[in-house]
Amino acid sequence: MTDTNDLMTIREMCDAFEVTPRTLRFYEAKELIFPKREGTRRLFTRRDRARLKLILRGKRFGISLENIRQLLDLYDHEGSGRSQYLRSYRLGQERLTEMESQRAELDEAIRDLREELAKGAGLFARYLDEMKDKSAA
Amino acid sequence: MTDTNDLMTIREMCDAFEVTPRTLRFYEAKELIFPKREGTRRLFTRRDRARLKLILRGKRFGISLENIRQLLDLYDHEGSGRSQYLRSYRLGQERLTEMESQRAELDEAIRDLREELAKGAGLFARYLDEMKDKSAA
DNA sequence: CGTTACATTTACGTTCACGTCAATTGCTCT
DNA sequence: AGAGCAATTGACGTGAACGTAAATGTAACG
Repeated sequence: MTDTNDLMTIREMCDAFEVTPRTLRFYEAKELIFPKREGTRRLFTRRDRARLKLILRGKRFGISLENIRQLLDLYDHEGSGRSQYLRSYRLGQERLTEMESQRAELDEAIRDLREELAKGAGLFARYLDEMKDKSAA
Repeated sequence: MTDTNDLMTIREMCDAFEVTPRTLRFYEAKELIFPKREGTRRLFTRRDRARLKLILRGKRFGISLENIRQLLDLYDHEGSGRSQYLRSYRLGQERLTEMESQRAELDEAIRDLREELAKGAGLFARYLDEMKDKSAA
């Protein structure tokens, strides 16, 4: 039903996600994604795209690929046993609290940075005043 | 006035920030911190501690040490010229918008993860019901 | 059917952020 | 003075996450 040309080539993937072919092959080798094959060529499915999106998101937060791999099992547990899923569920819970504390830290960092920039803006204002005085003289 | 034993040894620093001596020496080599010397030994100042705090915070968000080094100039521009400061000011602005968008992504990631965990909880509930049926049989 | 244009595999290279080990050096305690 | 213990420097090692080069395959085009 929702056909949208479900399969994408490696180049289409690279353009869509701004990664290199090497990266996609590397992720496949690490079992983070599982493209099908048309002969020797890779064909990436909707599932691969969903996983890749999560992978790149995780990377932005400094999560290692290995940890990301384990987290992916939470979102997408094709053919993984119940106990496997239970493990990844717990892991997901832990990761959630970590992310929440990271969010708190990020908020603090943003507040601090805003403050510093405000101070800096004050400095510039004074510099500009000095400049005006000079050009007026 | 605010004496609080301003200088700390490398061991005190390691204990306080949960890093290894190697890390502190590495950061010094990379010019992220500038401990004084008592003979050959390092003595870390209040300034070093402030910088180290920011360094570790930055690392949590996946910022590279080199980028962190440049950002530090914004918070602490000892003996750096005006144009240097202007550069780091702009850099700080850019970083702020990046952090804000990172925050948005993080919020989304947290929402998604919560949702997945909720789904998982539903699954477990059903499993538990099955277990109950079995033990009842 | 030859050449152009990608894709694949294999394997070695690279950068970052430290770890680890060895060889001093410098107190400090007895 | 000698023994012990922490700190320092220098050098090499390591794991993660790819980059890069070489050889090979294959699909399409004129």
